[in-house]
Amino acid sequence: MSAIPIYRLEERHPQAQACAACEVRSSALFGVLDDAGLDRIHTQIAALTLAPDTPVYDRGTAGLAVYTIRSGLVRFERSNARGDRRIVRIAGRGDLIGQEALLQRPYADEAVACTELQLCRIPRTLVDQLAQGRDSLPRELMLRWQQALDAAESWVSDLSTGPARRRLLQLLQRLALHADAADQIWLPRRDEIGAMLDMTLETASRLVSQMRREGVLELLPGRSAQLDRPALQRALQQEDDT
Amino acid sequence: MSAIPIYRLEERHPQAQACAACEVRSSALFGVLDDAGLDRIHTQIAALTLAPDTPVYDRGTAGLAVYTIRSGLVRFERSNARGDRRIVRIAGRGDLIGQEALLQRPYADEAVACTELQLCRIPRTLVDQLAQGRDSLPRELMLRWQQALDAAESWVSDLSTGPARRRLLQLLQRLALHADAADQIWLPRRDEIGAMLDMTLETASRLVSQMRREGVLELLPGRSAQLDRPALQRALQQEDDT
DNA sequence: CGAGCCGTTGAGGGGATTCAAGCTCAGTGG
DNA sequence: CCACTGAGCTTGAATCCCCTCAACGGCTCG
Repeated sequence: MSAIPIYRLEERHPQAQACAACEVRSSALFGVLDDAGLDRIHTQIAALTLAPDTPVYDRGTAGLAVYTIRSGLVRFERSNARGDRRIVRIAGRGDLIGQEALLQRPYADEAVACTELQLCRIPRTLVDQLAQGRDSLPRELMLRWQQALDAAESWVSDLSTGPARRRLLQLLQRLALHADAADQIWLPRRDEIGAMLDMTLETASRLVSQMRREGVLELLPGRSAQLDRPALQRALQQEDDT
Repeated sequence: MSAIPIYRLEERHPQAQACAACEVRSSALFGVLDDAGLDRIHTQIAALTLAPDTPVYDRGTAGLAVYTIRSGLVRFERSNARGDRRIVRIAGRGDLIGQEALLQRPYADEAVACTELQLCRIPRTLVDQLAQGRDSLPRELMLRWQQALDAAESWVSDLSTGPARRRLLQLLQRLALHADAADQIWLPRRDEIGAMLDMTLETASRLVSQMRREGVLELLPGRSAQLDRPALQRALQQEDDT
């Protein structure tokens, strides 16, 4: 027989026992909570088990929960305009996934189980409750972090995928987001383009020249360039069908 | 003459005026603060201007501040074991950079000005003060976010850089982090390896076979494999010198 | 004016893709 | 029981894209 009094056994929700015994608890999100804290939250947390290749969540759907990985691997997938999907990250035991949900944002990737997967599902409202953020600074901070994460992941799926010409076009499109009033963009040195797109500076140079001949770009003195946005869009379009 | 009483003009710190007039204020980290709030913090915030190609901070140094970008572009660089550096992200106007500092962690990348750059330097202690986090949940959350960001950026610099063989070795090393007790790893399908490393499934297959012949891997039934860690380390080492 | 950085362009070779065929193996139904 | 099927993996041959090595021109700066 267990040493725990019988009324305690009955009183405690089965999930509370699971949480108290959880192997990843100390490294997990709520590791800082004590047993009493666990008692308050356990009823809202659900333990899930998923088979390999089943989705945890889909990109774009409204996120209502985050998940802690208790065992197994998860991969994050994105597909670009050309239609080919790219795996941009994996997460494993102890990692927290789907954090976009805390910002009431749609999930940024499709998350799929690699192996058999054991998860704890934590509703957004529960985290809100515990954070009790009257002051909105943490939220602002989290927003920044998520934006950085999103930028890093789309760097993989857009700028590190496919043939060199397409990667350069994607880069130009991204630089265009920071263009000034006259549609002038900052154009990196050729070796910097190489470091961004994983190509040699010669290849970068050839492609930039090609863009110039096609009228997408016009080089200006001082590391800047005039961009013809419609031409860029047309070129990108052409890359994406086929 | 201004409508502001002269004593107010003198009373207000010059930085407070700069903050109040800031063009990116509404989209910036402290956008939620009102004028009174600004009055409390302005003395600690410094406006900086950097020339192109000057570093904002270095990878690995202890972070004491975060920065808001008021104008210009910043690139984040990493160099891998082979010595070639890769740009893994860029940030622009309104973005917050160096958030690792809030967790008292070293900066994860080298941040360098692309263009002329205008920044606001915000000390970590100031953010702490405003967040007043006795409760450590926000910190835990931020930690998770930073881990995800770090994983995404090293995905670029490790798994999306260099020749196919090296990329696969890097992937194996990463999968080895999630190995079970007997050093068995989850081995993705060939097309999944392709989606991770941006190569065709045929190339992935050829390389996996090559690893098998070299004794780095032993294929096991059910999408798993036995890994010879020393052999893997040797193979990676060999890739990295030359 | 020579040195050095940056960019451009060419020639040749190599690594990855493309297209294709054949293999193993699990599941299915005659 | 076994042909049949389809998914996943492997391997070959030809092609092509990109890298490597190289030479050269414009430009700034000491």
